[in-house]
Amino acid sequence: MALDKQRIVTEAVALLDAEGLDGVTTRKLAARLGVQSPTLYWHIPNKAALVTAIAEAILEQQFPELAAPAPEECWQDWLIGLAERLRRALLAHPDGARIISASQLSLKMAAISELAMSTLVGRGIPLRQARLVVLTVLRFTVGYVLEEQAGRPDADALDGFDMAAYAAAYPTVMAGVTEYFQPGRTVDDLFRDCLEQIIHGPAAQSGPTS
Amino acid sequence: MALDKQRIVTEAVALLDAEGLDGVTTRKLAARLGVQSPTLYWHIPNKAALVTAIAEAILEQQFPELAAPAPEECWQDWLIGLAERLRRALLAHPDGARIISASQLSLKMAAISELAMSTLVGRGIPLRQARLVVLTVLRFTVGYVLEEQAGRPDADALDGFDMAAYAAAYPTVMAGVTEYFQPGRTVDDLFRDCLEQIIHGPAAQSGPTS
DNA sequence: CTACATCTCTATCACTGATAGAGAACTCTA
DNA sequence: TAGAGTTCTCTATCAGTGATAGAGATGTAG
Repeated sequence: MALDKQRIVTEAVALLDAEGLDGVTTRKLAARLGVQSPTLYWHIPNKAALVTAIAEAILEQQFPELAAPAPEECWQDWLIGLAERLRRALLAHPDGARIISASQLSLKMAAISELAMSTLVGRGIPLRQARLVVLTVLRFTVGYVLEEQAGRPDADALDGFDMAAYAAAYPTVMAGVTEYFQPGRTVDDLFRDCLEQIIHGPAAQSGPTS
Repeated sequence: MALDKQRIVTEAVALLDAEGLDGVTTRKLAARLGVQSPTLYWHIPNKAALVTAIAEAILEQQFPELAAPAPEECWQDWLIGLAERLRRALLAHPDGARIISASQLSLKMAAISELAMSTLVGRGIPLRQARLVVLTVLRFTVGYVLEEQAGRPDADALDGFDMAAYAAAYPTVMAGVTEYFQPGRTVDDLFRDCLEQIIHGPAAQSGPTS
């Protein structure tokens, strides 16, 4: 089978899924493709470009088409759905958020921004505010998933860690976490609640009466 | 001068400032300290721990003390100020946001969360909502600065880049950018406007009447 | 059959984080 | 002061990384 950029990127994503971003090395990738590592450099200028291509592939997978909302759908719900799909795209692969943020100049990301902003403008939102809300939502989403995917601390970092002391030092944080995750509440709900905070503002709060 | 963790971290930050995160290697750092690189491993378990320590130092520098707001200050303004200080801390060093997001288990970050949440709760905000707004603001800030600091694409990535085509493909994005940066408007204003979006909600929009 | 373009190879570079284990240097006792 | 033990730094080395130079294979057009 001929080796081309498409096949390289596809295999790179598979390698990413198997070993994470740090496992994506030119040698391992070449081995999977039945090739020697320098061969890759005929098709790809450097590793940064490979990572960018992986990012693009990940987004493409979750956003094969970009659809504007149905006329009867309010833009707020649609935008929340868009952000949730972006989050799902990032969560679908290890280090997804790291990859997106390391990639330079993603066209797909620009296309998502464009669609979101033009949709909001089309609904009568002033351009300036459309830009603010879209920028906020997208950067928040990346920041959110980045932390969500952050590797749990390794043993070395934890050897001197005292859970009880932590809980004592940060009681409100702990209380907030345990309060939130009552039975039935998931991290997906938490993300959605944050999004509603951004889009609807602090006034409208859904969820169980408390 | 004796070599200890404190001095290593201080010098690591200086090296970071000079060469960026990718320039922070054990050898270069050791050379600056007048020592051979394996010596560092007596004081530090591995490089991840070093990065975490750098993150802590960067935050400590901008948040030597954590102060609750004055009684007459409204929590919204105070929280915005807190996020702006966090952003300044990250912007103060190259790759600051990358370092924070790569660091595992930052105590200072936890302390900031704790202060913010307890402050809001003290002002009568329900615990659940305090958690949402603080989480949203902090993760947004990291995501924002991360993109802000993302290295501009290198020459390789740009060789096939057509600015005019980009502008044509993403007209609303381009219009939003040029509309926003009227004379006198800076990236700091943009960040602040996004924060107000999160904290005050879409209703209250400051800025020039448009 | 030849010449050219396309693609892959071997060999090698400079550099990275990390470990093993020898050896200084300092400190605390007897 | 002598020696033992701890604390710290050294040399030597490892496996692995992204990347390049340049030889060689492969296919294709004239």
